Amino acid sequence: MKLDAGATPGPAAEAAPPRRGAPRAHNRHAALLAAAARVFRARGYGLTSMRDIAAATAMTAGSIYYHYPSKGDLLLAVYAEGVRRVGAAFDAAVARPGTPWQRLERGAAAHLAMLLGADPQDADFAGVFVQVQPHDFPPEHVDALVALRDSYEDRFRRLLAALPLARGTDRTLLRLQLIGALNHVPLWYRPEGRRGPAAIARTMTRQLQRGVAAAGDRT
Amino acid sequence: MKLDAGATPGPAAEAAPPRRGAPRAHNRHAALLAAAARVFRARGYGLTSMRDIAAATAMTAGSIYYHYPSKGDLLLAVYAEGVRRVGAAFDAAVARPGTPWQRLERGAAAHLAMLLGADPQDADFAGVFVQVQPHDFPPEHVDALVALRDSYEDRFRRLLAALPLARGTDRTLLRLQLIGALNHVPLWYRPEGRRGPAAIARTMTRQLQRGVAAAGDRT
Amino acid sequence: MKLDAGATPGPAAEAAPPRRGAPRAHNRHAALLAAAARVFRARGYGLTSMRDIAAATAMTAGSIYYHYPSKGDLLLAVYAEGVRRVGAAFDAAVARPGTPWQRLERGAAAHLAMLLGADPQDADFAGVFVQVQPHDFPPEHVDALVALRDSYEDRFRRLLAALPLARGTDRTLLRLQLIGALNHVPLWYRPEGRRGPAAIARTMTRQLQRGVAAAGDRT
Amino acid sequence: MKLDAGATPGPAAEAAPPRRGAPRAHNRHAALLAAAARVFRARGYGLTSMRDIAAATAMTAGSIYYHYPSKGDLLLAVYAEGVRRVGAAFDAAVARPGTPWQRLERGAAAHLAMLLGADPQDADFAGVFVQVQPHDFPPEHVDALVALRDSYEDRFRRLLAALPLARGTDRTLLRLQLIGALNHVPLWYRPEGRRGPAAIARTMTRQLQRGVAAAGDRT
DNA sequence: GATGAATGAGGATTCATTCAT
DNA sequence: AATGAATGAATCCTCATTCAT
Repeated sequence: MKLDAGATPGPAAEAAPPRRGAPRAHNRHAALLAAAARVFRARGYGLTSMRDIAAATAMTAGSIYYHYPSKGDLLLAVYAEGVRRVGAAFDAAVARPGTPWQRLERGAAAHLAMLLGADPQDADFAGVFVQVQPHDFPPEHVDALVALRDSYEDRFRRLLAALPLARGTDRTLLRLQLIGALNHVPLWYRPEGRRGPAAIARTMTRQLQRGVAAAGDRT
Repeated sequence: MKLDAGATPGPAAEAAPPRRGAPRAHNRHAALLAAAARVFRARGYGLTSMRDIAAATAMTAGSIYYHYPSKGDLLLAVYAEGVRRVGAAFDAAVARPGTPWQRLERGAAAHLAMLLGADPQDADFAGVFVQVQPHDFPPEHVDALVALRDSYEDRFRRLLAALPLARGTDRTLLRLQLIGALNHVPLWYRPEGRRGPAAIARTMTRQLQRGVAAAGDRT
Repeated sequence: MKLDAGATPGPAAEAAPPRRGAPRAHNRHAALLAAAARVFRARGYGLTSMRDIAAATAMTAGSIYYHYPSKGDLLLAVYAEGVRRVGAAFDAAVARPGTPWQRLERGAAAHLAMLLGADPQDADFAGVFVQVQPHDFPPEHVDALVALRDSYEDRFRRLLAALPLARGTDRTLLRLQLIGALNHVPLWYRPEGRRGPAAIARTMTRQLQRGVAAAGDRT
Repeated sequence: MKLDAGATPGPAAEAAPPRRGAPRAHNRHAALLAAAARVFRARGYGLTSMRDIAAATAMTAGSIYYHYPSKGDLLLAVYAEGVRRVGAAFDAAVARPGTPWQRLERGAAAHLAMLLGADPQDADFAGVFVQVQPHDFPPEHVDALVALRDSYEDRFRRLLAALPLARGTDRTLLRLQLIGALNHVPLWYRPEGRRGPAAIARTMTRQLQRGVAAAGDRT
């Protein structure tokens, strides 16, 4: 179920334990980002202190400022990496040919796989991206963060544009309905549950596609 | 724990300006609760300081503690009042006879009407109830808050139990999909938009009911 | 072992439950003083809040100010009542004829009996008098409180003046040594212990009187 | 919990002004502890605010928390250092050979010398140790503080065990009588007075040893 | 006599941030 | 690159006190 999106090259990918002795430098940077993602997701942005993050990387709070000029910038970086990862996973899933509905279902599955999936680091970055609400956006980065979020949701917009829909269907509303339902999943999802991310995504898209009314029911 | 904060006459009663000189005292209490709701919704629980709330009632921060023993208790009271109000609106909407799907649609409409509706105070209380996430729950009140949330969502559970559904439909998932989509609305809703709360609720439930696929589409 | 000092007439003596229905007024005053004594002794002056005291009399914090203009004045009143009670007990014990050493022993016993004795109210007032240290004296009452304390300790001074002592004995030091030892008792006294207040007082004075060296010991 | 605060070179070392530019950092820690001792003794634990302490070290209140996690921990550290210093002085005084009574007298003298002696820093630490009463102990540290106090008083217990005493003498009571009298001294001691710490200690122990009754007096 | 409500100063503590080393 | 130490503003909360009723 785990998408290999995390294998894509990038700063965070290098957070794996250092192999050779020499150039560890970049790892610290990546490890810091990953730690921030982890703690932000676990405690929420507002309740996370720089010391919390520092503790999660065996660093000192002051040291973080060598890498990022402020807590808000750290959030921005984590958020951006979240969008990058989830976006890449989404793109990969949607790239393979299929009907528009099939591709939407695969996109939704990729989205959920990142949020709930086996790779904890992906889940951290995705979780921050999905759970940190505009409330908490630091004022100086609201625009950037909103733009990032929009850039991701555009993928849904484009995919929905291709959907063959009954006349009069509000595609915008449909998109927001789907995204709302998907991003709500981490709030109730239990890994031991009957359905995994893919099954949830499939059910949700199909429910929207075919409706759930009983065959003959016309109430 | 002051869960009975909602025992005051009713939503409109608190908003009314004090008439006679005698019992103004109780109004302060209600005004405080309303101010807390307003600020909690606007800034989020974590970022709201007691001084913010105090300023919103023309009180001093210390005075709040005469009415509520802690910030967490204040949240609990606001949250409870939110559940009470939204719950009452939901119940009223659902009480009138109709098919299960009609009643669900009316319930969803009532839910959205509270969140986005004309009465700003309702929107404040409902907004806190819907937007404050478990992350921010003060530890000593997690249980109470979760119980409150569950008590509200049970209404959906009961309504969905009555729905005539295709065999194999996962009612739990359907409920969560609907709630997720509904609670997401305040994040994108614009009052100037084409559709109001009722229209959004109708579209969302109908989309789930009949599906949105084009008539002849069989992909 | 309980001295009947508490039976002496005075404001605090009326703190007993109201018998007849009519004039309860003074009782509240006395009950307030007793409650203050109780809480001051239990928590210490500094850590006691006006609300604590109020709660102990089923009063409101604000109401206390009808009786006493400030927390410091309350302390002063309690302290004075403590001195009055312990002083009266001391005087009564010392009044009966006997050798100077016998009278000193009886005085010390009375002192301890008040501090540790059966009457909890006496113990409260005496405890405040003995345990509240100059540190905590509210600036505006230092003088009064010190004077009260001195007025009590004068009794010891007078009694010691009558003692037949070896030439060169420092009576001041002897007094302070005895008082220090006596006032230290509440810090370690356990009611279940082998010796009661009277036995402790007797041992302490006799130890000072005869010395405790073994008979033939001349080291 | 920083009980090892006393691991710094020794009493005199902290008081010395910083010489070279290099390791001044550790001095701040010691200076903070000393300042806390000073203020705690002067104002009492309860009435001392973190700002008071900060002002006494030319630090800000917040900075203290870099060194100690709470006011209570600061008290604990000061108290422990007090016990360490007085304990060391006591041990040194008692170590030299002599009769049990001589050693007790020297111990008592050392005790008083620390409390009243020339070194103001010793007097601060010792004063806190001796004057802060269980009332004020922060709940989370009561056990530790009581254990510290007991560990010191054990020295008296051991010394008293060696005393040749008349049959039936209560050694426990004797110990408490002596400690009570000694710890009471700071409350009345005036440096200008006739007797210094050593003389007071000598008189007090001798008075207990030989008794103070006039030679022929047999009342 | 007593209370409910409010105040404002001050308390301990947290935290993003800075900076010399 | 990183750290230890420090800062100062802000946070939640407490409390003696006031006062209209």
